[in-house]
Amino acid sequence: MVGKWEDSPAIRPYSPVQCTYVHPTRQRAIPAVTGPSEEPAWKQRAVERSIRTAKLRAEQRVQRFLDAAQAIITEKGSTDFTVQEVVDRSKQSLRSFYLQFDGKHELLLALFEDALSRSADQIRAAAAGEKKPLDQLRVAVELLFESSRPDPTAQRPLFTDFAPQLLLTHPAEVKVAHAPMLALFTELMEKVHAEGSLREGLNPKRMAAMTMQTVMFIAQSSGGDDSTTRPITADEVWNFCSQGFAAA
Amino acid sequence: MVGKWEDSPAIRPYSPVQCTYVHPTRQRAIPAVTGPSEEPAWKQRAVERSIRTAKLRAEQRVQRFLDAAQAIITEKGSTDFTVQEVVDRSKQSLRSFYLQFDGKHELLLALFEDALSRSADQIRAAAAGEKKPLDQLRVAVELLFESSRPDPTAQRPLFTDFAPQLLLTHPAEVKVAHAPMLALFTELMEKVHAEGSLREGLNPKRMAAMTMQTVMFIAQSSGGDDSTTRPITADEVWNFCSQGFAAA
DNA sequence: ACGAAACGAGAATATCATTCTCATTATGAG
DNA sequence: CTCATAATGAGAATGATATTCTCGTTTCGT
Repeated sequence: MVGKWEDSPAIRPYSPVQCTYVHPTRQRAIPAVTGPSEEPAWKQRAVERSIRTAKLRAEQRVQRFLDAAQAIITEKGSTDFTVQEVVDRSKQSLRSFYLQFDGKHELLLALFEDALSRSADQIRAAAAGEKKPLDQLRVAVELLFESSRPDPTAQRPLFTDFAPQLLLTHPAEVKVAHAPMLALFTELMEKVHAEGSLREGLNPKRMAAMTMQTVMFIAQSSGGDDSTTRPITADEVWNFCSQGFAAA
Repeated sequence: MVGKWEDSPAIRPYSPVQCTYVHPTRQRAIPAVTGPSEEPAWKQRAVERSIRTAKLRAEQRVQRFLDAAQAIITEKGSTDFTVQEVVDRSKQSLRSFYLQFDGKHELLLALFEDALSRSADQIRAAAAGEKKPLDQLRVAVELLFESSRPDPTAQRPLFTDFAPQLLLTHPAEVKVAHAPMLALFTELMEKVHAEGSLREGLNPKRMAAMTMQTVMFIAQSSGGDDSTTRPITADEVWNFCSQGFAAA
């Protein structure tokens, strides 16, 4: 977990204006490409310096909110916290919160996107341990499955819990959040395709999308299983996705 | 953050103990199986007559709420209505609402369960038009897929939209609501199994569950597709479920 | 050091679900 | 038919939260 204390040195740029989360690796320098005819360069530089520090501070504050939320979630093992809790925990103010985030949903999206992105990285790393593309994909499916189930005990679960909420209210953003994981599955699926292990006439991108969604959603609903039936396993899901149910 | 709707006295005509909605048409006569040794028969009969009419009225009122909710949902094409809207629309009172239902979630479950149950019937009927078990299953998958997508135009959509919400708060009840559809898929899958069209060593029940969930969930998330990629089709889903992506 | 922008505290709003109060009405026994 | 009682309706009250607003205070850049 990334839980830190008040002065988290971690720097994560968020663009407060457009409410759009910007992934660290995608961070650009600064706008700066204003028409050179308009303003003298020195003024631009001055403004830029001003803005840079302001931005830094803003980033720190955003990070404090994220860390606080993260901490609360892992602490109470549930994703239903109130904005007030996060504000208190981060020792900031409501006003600040709403200056940084467009609303609670954006905080959730940020956490979700971050978690998914990290998971994608971890899974990619783990998959790299396998030689054959099909095995890489299998490992990815199994890991995604494990980290997608509503895990009461797990350390760093994907926050697939609140994805459903967001899916209703902000489907487009959720899709964006899924992007890194989808990218990973597309990579892997394309390698499978390249070595000819993909069934004839199938589009790797589309298979990647279906596989990912199947894995995530089945993990989720198989979690809260009552005792009557033993829950679905990662193995079964892999089998299902890769081979379907029909006999040859 | 206090336990909002935990336990309540079970005096409600609907969902008394287990919060399980009982569809009007499926309703049984009356309990009445009290030991005949206790009370004289005439008294029992009198009480029963009393109760029967009361029950009838209650059922009508419940149905009015359900109809109102249904109307509102199809009208505004969205599933987020307020209880007040339903109450106003049905020309009844809040008090009545909370006498009939344990809360909003129960209304949602009732609608959901009903919709799913009807759909299951329709799909079963449609599937019966096919001869080969595998074709029956294919038809079922395609129809379920179509009726599960967040359809803005459809007449009688499955309200799979609010399933996610409920999945978080009342997973057990959602599972109950899924039961009729799952039963259908299990039937069909077992026929497929019987004729030997199921892959070696697979459990038809588990395949049915995975297939159903895959179809429903993929339908849902493929719906809100942005224009960049053409949405997934029923055909693709059938292909995916039945054959997976791996080459032979 | 000064003025402007940023910030914090927390009161004020707004939206809903859920409960509660009270007056009215329908029911059914006698 | 009449009365006591239980059911019902209208709608105010409550409670939990998210979101916005107000107003001093702090901080920053110059």
